[in-house]
Amino acid sequence: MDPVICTVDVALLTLTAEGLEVALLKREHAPFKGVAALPGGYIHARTDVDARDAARRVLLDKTGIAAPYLEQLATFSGAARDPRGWSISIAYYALVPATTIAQAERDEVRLHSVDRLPPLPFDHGDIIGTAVSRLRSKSQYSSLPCHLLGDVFTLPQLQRVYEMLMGESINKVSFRRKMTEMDMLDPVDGQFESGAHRPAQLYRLKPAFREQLQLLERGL
Amino acid sequence: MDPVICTVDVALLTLTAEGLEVALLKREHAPFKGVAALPGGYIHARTDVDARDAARRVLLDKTGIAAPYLEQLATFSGAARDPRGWSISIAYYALVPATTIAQAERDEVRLHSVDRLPPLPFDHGDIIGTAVSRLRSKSQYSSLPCHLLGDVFTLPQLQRVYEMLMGESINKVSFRRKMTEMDMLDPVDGQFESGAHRPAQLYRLKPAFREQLQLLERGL
DNA sequence: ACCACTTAATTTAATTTTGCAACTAACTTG
DNA sequence: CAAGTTAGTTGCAAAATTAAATTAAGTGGT
Repeated sequence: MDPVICTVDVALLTLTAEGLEVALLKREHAPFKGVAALPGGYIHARTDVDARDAARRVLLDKTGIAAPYLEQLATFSGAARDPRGWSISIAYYALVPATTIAQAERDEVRLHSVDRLPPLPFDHGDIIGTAVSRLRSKSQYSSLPCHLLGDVFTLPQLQRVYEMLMGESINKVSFRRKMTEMDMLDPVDGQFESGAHRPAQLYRLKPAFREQLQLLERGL
Repeated sequence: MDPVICTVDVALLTLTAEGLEVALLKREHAPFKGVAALPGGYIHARTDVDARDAARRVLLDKTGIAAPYLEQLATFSGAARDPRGWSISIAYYALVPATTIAQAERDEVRLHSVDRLPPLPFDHGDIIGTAVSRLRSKSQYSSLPCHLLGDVFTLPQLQRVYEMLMGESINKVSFRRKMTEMDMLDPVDGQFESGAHRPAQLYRLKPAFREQLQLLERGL
């Protein structure tokens, strides 16, 4: 049984005015010390229940962010990806509203547009690319984009999120029909949004879909 | 860096008259010696290029089947899944036509309906469940089911495969329109199928889609 | 040779889904 | 209170999907 380096990496994604961004941190140790990279680390078999638990721990330790939407992405492995030897990275992706990263108040955490990434160590570029593809793909037919918004949000806000992810504008009526069909939102009554115009109804993701995605039969 | 047991497991799926079936083998070594389980084994860091390479090797060694459609499924991990200690299984799923398993002539390889599985070691039940869900899900909007048929096949055969996977009958006209839209089949001309009725046109999957899936914009 | 039967494939018509445009509603600001 | 802006709804046309009917191509029995 040959020794294998076992790690987890997390692509923490968020949506800002700049578009889709990923959180990177300067590495504290060799190899690639000082280079911006995904938050990641060794699996601690003594304390981690499983890889998901390790990913959650690493994300909390390195970014101060707890319990966002976290899903396994894929496992990257091989002899060539790490100079220390044959290694495995079980990669996860996490989605948070941009405000969560600001509230974490960790200056080490820097957001980078996924379209303008610095040179990255290991195969972190591939991991981010895979995470972005997965997010964009699942946005076509699921409730996933909700996790990029805060606790409550309006339908026009949600539509803008879907549009940014899919890269195309969606018909307002169709969008609303689909959201009704998905049946994943609870109206938060009595509350509205401010501005010099008609306020919009606020909604909250139904509790059943905080961890589990709701899928759409025929896409947006 | 705590030691972690690194393995790969392969859910080899095929479609027979009985429905969707998975290949199981009696384990040769402890733990669970003699119990039917998925083909799997340790990663050989000395010789395997990456986990996919390990999965291909394990599948060939244990079942005699080479180079089918093989895709990473998910990684199963944790302290509880293997009595030997904290372990990882990078699980893959493979699709082959039923004939390929017959031709392999390995009596150890036994097909089991995915709906009537024997008690399984480790979390192999979860792995198979995840593989079946993934196959059924991707069958809704991709060329994946083609890999359950042989080199050449007719559209009615392919439609029956899609219908068995999705568990519902599909409108013939819609199905043909979608297949045209996918643009993944080459007609094999001059050849037809026999029987006491009108023979059907034979097709072959275009070479570009033997490894890569073709996706459908809005599902079947 | 021709008729009954079976499955393949296409055509036509009915139904459902989607997308646009116009409309109403609710707010702020001058 | 009029003008401007965004939210949300309604009605209808266009497009896509499904169902039904029709045509095509074979086998086998009489």
